[in-house]
Amino acid sequence: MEGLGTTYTVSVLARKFGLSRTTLLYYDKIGLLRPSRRQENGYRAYDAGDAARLAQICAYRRYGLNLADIGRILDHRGSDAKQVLARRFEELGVQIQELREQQRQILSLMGSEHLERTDLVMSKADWTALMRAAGFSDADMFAWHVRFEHQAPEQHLKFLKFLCIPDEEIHQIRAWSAAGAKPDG
Amino acid sequence: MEGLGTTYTVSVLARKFGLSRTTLLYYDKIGLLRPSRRQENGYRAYDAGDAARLAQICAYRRYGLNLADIGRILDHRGSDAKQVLARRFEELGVQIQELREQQRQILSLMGSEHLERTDLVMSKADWTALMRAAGFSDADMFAWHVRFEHQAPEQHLKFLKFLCIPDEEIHQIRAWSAAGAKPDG
DNA sequence: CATGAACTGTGAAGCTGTAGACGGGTCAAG
DNA sequence: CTTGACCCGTCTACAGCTTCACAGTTCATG
Repeated sequence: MEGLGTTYTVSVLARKFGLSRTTLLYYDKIGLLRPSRRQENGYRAYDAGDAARLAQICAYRRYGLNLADIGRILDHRGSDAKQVLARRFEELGVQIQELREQQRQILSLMGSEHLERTDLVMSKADWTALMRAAGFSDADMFAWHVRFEHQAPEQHLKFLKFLCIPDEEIHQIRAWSAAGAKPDG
Repeated sequence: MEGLGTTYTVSVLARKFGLSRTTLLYYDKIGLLRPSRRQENGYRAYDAGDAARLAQICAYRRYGLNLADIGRILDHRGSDAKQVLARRFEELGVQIQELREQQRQILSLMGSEHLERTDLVMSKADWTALMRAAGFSDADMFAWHVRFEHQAPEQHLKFLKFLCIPDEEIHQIRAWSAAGAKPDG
């Protein structure tokens, strides 16, 4: 206030955004967020504009963008936000797949008996129980898989991974889904 | 070879396991995998035992364990593999949630129009179309959500996030699912 | 005016797991 | 003996901070 606008010191601004002081010092060092002014004693003086920029930075961080990308977007240095976010979105898809893969690996190693009552994953058994309770017969579920596989194979795969089904079994399910016929047994 | 058993140099062993030479050098430095012998010229000489240990390391890495944990497990320093893997499993669940959250944030910011035909996520519309095609009426889906919410609320939440539904909508769906009655409109 | 707490500044190092550069050794071909 | 293609070990860099060390400042209290 006081006519010249609000200013913040590092720690105050950091607290305002739930960051640590050193994080802001780091942002300063790499040029992502420089305080527009310094006090006579050399202390950093951030103004409302700086705070607004920091708000943007935090927002983009929430999407998981790295600081370099954020810098490019904010300074309009050839990077368009939409394009960067779209790229990040795809990256996230890949990462999620990887982590889920690790989860399934662990699961298939330990078997669910050792992960006592995890509640963390939806298992195939849980899912089919739910569907059966909703009136789905085995035949219905089969038809549903077939349709799913034909309509959106990628998403079918994702869904099966979501259920933490082992690779081989996923492969089998997709195979008979694609063929439209379940093998004997 | 020559009767004293097979030995490998760094690069050879690295290639054998699809790792880079520097990775093995790093493992040596942190004490995770020390070659049991050195040649006269100072070159690292890994034997079959070392290779076996490396195989274990790679296996654990596939589950996403960090090197410190792997070291503790292999050297039996108070860490039991099952317990560490279980911990890692939960960690993975949290991380996946976070990444998916980022994905949903991006999606809700950009709207699906900008992510042209991504195929990367299953949308609510895709899902309901599939269920309708399988003979589910709106009322059936409603009942299904109610059952899901009561039977496994955590997993219901996960599933809704899997469909990349915005937070507020998830909240609403869960609210009426829990209540067992859909509000007007 | 001295003391201390609580702030500020700078700089350097550490973390994880890996990639790459650098200079030097090894070995066969010419 | 030299050239070239490899190999080796060591050192440095990356992200995105955090932690540490050390010094100067501000302000309230005694």
